[in-house]
Amino acid sequence: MSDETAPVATAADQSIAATQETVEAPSTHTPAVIGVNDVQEKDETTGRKVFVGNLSYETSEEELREFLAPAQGNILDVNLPKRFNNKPAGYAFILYETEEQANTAVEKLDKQVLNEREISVAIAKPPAPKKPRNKRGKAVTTGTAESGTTGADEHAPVTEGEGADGQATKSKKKKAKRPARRLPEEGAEDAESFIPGSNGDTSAAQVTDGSAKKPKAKRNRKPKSAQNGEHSAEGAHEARIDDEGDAEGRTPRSARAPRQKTALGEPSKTLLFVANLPFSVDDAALTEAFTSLSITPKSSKIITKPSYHYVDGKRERGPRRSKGFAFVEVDNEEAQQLAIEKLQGFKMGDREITIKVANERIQQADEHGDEQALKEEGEKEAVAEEQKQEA
DNA sequence: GTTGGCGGAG
Repeated sequence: MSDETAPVATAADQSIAATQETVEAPSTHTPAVIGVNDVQEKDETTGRKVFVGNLSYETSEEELREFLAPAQGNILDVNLPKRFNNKPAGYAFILYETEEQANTAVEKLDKQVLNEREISVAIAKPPAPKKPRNKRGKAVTTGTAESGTTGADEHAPVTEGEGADGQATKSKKKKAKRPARRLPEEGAEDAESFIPGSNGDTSAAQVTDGSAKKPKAKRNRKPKSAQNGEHSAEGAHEARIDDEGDAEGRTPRSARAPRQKTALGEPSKTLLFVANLPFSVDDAALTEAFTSLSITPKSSKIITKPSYHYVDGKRERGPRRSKGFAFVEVDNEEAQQLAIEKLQGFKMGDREITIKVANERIQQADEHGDEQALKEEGEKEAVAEEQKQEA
């Protein structure tokens, strides 16, 4: 659409492009600007992607493209993310063909005005490794390097000229929001009491008799150190000290079971993971989808979660709601493969389901161990009931 | 009101 607004590859442009091609020296800037520990590989598009912020909510893609036009880059993609409400997020990502073009855009367009707003244009940060959060919104330690080193900001040394004007800092009202509840200053050392070079086993032991230290730490559950051997192999590493966690007086995450990252087991030969289901689909409907294609599941299980609503300020449990995905068991590997072929993209309601080989469930823990684990989620009641119901 | 998505794992 809007061919007329397109950058129009004029002869001039092309020559420019050509020039760039030859001149293009991707190695110009040292790639190693990133923080030392920053393990993450940069995405292929990093450096060519431009973040455009402070957009008016009314700004359309078309307007945005016009705004970008003066910088003349070859835009491969424009993305205007939205928020939950479907409201524009107020920023955009522009993918340019080359870093050169991206840098040019930043130089020429940053701080320009669009729809009466001063737009900020910058090289987009590499996608933040988003920490999976559990239901209560607590960030879960994934063992990823995390943002920390991201501080190696401005990996994009602007081409040249006055580009390095470092106008980045615009006086914000707040200088910096202080970390909500980090360890108190002394806390740094305080933390060390947890740090026991190893996993906190020591701390657990000590606290047992040492008592006094942390009256608050009611329960120190012993870290069932990586019992889930399988997945510990891939991710868990060693436990790391995780601030925030103990700031609350609770067991530091470093001492908790590495259960978080959703440990996944081996690929199953009979189990299927089905996602993107409409929330309205239930077990029966899912089963039927399979049977309609001549595959008879041994079982179909939509994964659900409890829903809650509030009455008089009190939380009450409502019917369980689908989480939008399911596990379906079939007879054998053939059936499994067949199902994937036949049902991939199968339309249910208004969605096309995705289906793939499921990973074998990793057993939570031994004996009643998982009871403990669940308790951490603060959902044990719900789960308990669930079990009752389903028994 | 300033850094997404392509999800999700009982």
